[in-house]
Amino acid sequence: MPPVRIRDVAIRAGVSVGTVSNVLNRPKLVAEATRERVQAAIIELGFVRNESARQLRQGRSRTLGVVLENFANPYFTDLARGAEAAMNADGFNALWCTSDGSTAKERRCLEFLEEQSASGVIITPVGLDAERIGELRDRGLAVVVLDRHVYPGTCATWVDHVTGGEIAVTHLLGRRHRRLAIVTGPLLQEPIKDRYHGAMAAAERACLDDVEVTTLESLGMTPTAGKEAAQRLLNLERLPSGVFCTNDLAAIGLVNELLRVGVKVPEEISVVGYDDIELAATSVVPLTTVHQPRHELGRTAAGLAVAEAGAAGDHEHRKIVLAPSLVVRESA
Amino acid sequence: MPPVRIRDVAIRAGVSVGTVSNVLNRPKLVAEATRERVQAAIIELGFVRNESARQLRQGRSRTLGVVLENFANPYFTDLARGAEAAMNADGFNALWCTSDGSTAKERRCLEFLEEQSASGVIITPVGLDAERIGELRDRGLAVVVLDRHVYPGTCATWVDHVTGGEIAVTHLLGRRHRRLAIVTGPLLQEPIKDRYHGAMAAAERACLDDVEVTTLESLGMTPTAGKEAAQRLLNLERLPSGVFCTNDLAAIGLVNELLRVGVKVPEEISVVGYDDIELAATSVVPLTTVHQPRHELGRTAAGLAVAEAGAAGDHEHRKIVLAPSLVVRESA
DNA sequence: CAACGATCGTGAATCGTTTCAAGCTACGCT
DNA sequence: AGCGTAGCTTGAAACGATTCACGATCGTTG
Repeated sequence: MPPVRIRDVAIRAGVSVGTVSNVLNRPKLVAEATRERVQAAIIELGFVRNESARQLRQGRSRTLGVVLENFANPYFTDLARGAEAAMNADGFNALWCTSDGSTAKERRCLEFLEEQSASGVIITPVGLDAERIGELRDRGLAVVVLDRHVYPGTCATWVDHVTGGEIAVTHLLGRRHRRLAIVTGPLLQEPIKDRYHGAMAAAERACLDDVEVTTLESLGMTPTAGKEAAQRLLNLERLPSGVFCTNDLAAIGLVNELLRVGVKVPEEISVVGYDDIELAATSVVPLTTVHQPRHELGRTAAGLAVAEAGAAGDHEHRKIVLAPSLVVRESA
Repeated sequence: MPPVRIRDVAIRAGVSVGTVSNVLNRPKLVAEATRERVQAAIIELGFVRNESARQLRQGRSRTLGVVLENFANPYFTDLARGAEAAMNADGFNALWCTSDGSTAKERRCLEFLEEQSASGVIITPVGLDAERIGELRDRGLAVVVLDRHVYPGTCATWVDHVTGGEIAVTHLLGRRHRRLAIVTGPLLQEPIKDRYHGAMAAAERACLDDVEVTTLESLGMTPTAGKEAAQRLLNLERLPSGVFCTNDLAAIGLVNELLRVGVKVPEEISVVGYDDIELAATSVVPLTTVHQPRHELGRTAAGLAVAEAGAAGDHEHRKIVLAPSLVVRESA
């Protein structure tokens, strides 16, 4: 069965190809009777637009690429939903790509999106420099940077992680904790670095001379990494009384390991996480954590991308910063 | 800056368009000197293929759609990685779509994939009937059904969940548990139903007259659902001694809630989960669970899709069943 | 030296849609 | 009747890559 083309629909409805195309794209131009006849033919024949041809003619697609490090982080899900809903509302479709934190794979993703003539790309950059961003823009791709803020002259949206870190440590200090540990993920990542700096800033700003901070940098942001961090904590000369862990999955792994060896949370150690993933609410000791507006982040990014993609040269780049908030549960 | 087309490359390299296309697609036909000249021009000008034009001419794309219920289940990640790696190895790219368990959204995804002239689709069907599958195939899409086995005449791959359920309950019985509870997710879903039936079959087959099984059907497969299930268990007249929970996230929520109210796991209740997600290994009481070969499942599905997409009419549909296995940790 | 292959390269036709200038009707107005 | 206009419809020219029948060139061989 050969595919149904616009021409087949036109013949069936007794009109010209141009008219069918108008029904599809500018229905107002077509008389009601004709429009109905064409629509009937479309349904009858099961016509489906050939996007390749459409894109070729129009020069670009109604498609936005989203390049993220990976799909594993629960962080991703809400973000995806928010972004997709916003895009669909504006008639765009999402192409999901993962860079796996690899510069090479990131490059391949972007090339793929260029080949597909995507209208834009929302990206959490790994090895992307300003020059390449300019190149992408020259080729007609709107670029929105997600959760990073070091790219000038580019639309971007991120959560204010410095404040997030401050909130967490301020909460611990407010609960009279003085011996603190900060368990971070890889400090190379901007959001992690910001959370860390925010946390340190809060500790210093408190002007309490008896505050003591230990920093543990772990390599991953997984429960396993948290478990290892717990073991390192237990090996310290004196156990800290309050821990800020820059990531919920790790915080959960950490709390679980502490409980396993018999250290009571929050009685002996209080723990504050970061992200507010679903699991945080349902872990053995429900986790006090810093909430990120993930859904909104996705929606905002999509909005920026759509705006830039639709703009005609006169586009002004915008940065939108979202605020984190503390969710107090039982762990601290 | 206007986009660079094949023609620009041709002019720069002093050859015809046809030759550039040959360099791109059948490099063997081109003399080495010419080929190098063309390749230099491609790099120099930063040429990127326009896939729309290519697809239009070729009639189909090197693209495979994957339609899943959602990205939230940790199950998804490994599967995605396995599938993507296998596709890329064969020169295909993945288009990720989510149906959110909604028939309408599933329909939209499939329409999107048709419009993109995808070569095939790997799908965990929600409201898809055999007729629509036939229609998709008529339109040149290879169809591979994932994790469902009720579609005749279609390539499919799934994990043998009946055996999975049996393994779990057999393990509990082997540890002398006689008062069992089975906590399932929504029984409408085929894999859940299979796990349940496998579990019941194992209980009956044991021919032990003192075995007693309580079934709790919960609506979700989340930690929250598990927490609720725990509360229902605690309300029973007599607490079961062994629980099989058909999903790890729920099992974790369940264990956490039990621990929270002071019920010891595994001393007072043993729990077996299903999925073997990363969290299972790092929860407070590391979870004994049934492992699914997710990565392999993705790889297999992609392999089937590639095979069918590449076949010229003489394709024979295949079903590939993968085996689950028990991972014994501490919870049972 | 002519004929013949083998090896490369060429350029026009093609894919299915959108777009737009131009044509056609019917109707209202003077 | 003549003219203008608004409302619809038409048909052909793009978009950029691939494909394929056909030339061109060169070396080899009888």
